[in-house]
Amino acid sequence: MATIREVARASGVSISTVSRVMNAPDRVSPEKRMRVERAIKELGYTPNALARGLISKQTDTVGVLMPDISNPYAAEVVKGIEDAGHALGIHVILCNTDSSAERTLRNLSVLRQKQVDGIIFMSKAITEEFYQAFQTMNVPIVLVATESLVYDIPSVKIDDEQASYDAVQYLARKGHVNIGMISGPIGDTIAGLPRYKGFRRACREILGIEDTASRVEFATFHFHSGYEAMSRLYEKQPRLTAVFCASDEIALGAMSLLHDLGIAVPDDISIVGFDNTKIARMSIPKLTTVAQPMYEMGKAGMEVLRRLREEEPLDQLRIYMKHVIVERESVKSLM
Amino acid sequence: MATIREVARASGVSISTVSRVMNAPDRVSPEKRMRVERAIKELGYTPNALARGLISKQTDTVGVLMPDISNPYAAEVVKGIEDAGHALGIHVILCNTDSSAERTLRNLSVLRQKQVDGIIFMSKAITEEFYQAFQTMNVPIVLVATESLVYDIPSVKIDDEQASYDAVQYLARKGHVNIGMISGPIGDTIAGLPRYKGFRRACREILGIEDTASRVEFATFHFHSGYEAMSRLYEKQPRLTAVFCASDEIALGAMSLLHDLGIAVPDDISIVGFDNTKIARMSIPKLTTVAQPMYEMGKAGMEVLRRLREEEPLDQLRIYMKHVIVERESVKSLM
DNA sequence: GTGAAAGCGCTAACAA
DNA sequence: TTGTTAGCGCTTTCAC
Repeated sequence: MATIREVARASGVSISTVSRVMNAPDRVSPEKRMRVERAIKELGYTPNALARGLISKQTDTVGVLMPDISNPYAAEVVKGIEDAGHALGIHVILCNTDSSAERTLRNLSVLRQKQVDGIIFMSKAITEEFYQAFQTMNVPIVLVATESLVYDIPSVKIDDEQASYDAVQYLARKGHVNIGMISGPIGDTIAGLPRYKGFRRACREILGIEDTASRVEFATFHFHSGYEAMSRLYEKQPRLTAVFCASDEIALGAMSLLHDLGIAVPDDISIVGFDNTKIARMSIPKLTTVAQPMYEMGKAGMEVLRRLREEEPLDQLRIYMKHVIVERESVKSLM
Repeated sequence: MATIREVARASGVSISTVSRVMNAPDRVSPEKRMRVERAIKELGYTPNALARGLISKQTDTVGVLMPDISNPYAAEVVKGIEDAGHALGIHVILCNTDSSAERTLRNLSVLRQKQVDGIIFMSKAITEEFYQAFQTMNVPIVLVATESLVYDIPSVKIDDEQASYDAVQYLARKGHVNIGMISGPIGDTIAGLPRYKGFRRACREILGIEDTASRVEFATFHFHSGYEAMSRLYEKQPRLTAVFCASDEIALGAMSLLHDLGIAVPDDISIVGFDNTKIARMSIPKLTTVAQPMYEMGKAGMEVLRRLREEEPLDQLRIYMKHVIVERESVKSLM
């Protein structure tokens, strides 16, 4: 591997001149510049980013921590991050935390050692422990698809409570009254609780229903859990004409159960999902769902990081991006 | 940010001693070791990986290049890579190439600057251009979910031709004779052509059919393309009792079209997919498919990289992992 | 415009 | 066991 020194020798100039042709080409005479450029090409020289970073205190690298890249939702966000980073000349170190605090902390620690310029954090709850770790890192942090109400950390996500409310409102406008929900875990204060709350508020404000216990079941965000939750829900409340699901996977699970029961979607029961991951387009019937702008959220997260790095002011600490209901085939109008 | 020098000063030892307590703790007296450890904790010191890497010529970082992380197949492989890396203390820089040669080359170049210890390459065709870039990088490369028959580069994938053959054989054993295929692009010599060839060989050897033109349609690997290909296929060959699809997405697209036509799967037509991504479990009916061990392929790729780095010999240059047919609900037995 | 020299934070001989 | 010293490959004053 050729070094700057060898390039200097080969072109008969000093290493500072070589450095200059790379960083400030117009401050070196055309003649020497050409000699250096030729030598660079001939030797196949590439600058060593380690040595550079050691001096410049910049690595043009950010760390992205998330529970699980195989989650399509996360993957889509990461794609947005990566694309935005690419445009900025910033690379991404991917860290799966597997939802383990210990693994998260360990990753954070080595990211710090590697002198990343920033962190994008996508794991749900921001514990005291994580916050401490953030503090010691001395680099900008942005939360994507999550947020902290207790700490002041920049974040970008959607307004889950409102999105959930809007889903119910959408159903109500289609003439539905007996609306049920398969909620995520309410212990999940980012995507679980708010969506549940939005549902309850909508029931209260739009439908005049106070007690929702008989029309809600809980699931993890996954398919199988959705399947089982739908089974319980149908058993205790067979009169439902529509079920709002806290994720697309839950929705597909619910549709699967209904299919097994010989109940038609949307003719007998309408289903609304949440996320608008690609599977929403592939189900039978195609799923009507609350769309999160996952890719754009990733992009926005990287943009916030850029601003932080360049010390531009942020318009707001917590960014809420627009959600929208994508109408497909899983909801029947009762009007 | 505290440096090793400050830790040394704070604990009244030389910087080499501090360095030693981090790299060879037993070569320093217990007393000084404790003093140093205390200073490290108090100052919140973390070693600078840039400085370390500059000397050690190791960054414990590998680059992973793939067309698109939002592809569930790729995401699953990446997860395997990341998990295996984590166990080895190796981090992953994610690079989306967007299937652009220029973007691939640019990524390769900065990965080289960043002094990564290795590259995992998942983009399909290994062109001369890429191979040249690999050569100049001076680090181990491994191909995952792809391979090169013209260059000798270590790779891990499945035997796509045989997997395809096996899918047809499976169908034949279920009593199917009128078997069709929705193939991927045959211009894709990694996942497209071999699967098509496997199908043709199976038709010839098992079914005694030479001319397959009337029973094959082509698609990209995606849902919508599968939908349309199924439409064309059904039009020209309505007698088919089974269709083998070159990807799960194609299969779901095909099922979607059949549903729109009022044709029942598997009662009227059986469908077999390829990959066994998560959506195969979520469709109605659940998809019978040729499973690739995506996660394990990622792990294996990282393992090959580790061996290369430590100069352990490789058992074989091209590793073919086992595929298996996962039986679910989309195939009907005709026997 | 150009080069010499200092130094980024660390490891690894080499002495002591 | 410990400290001194010489770099790793680069950028950046500071003179000339």
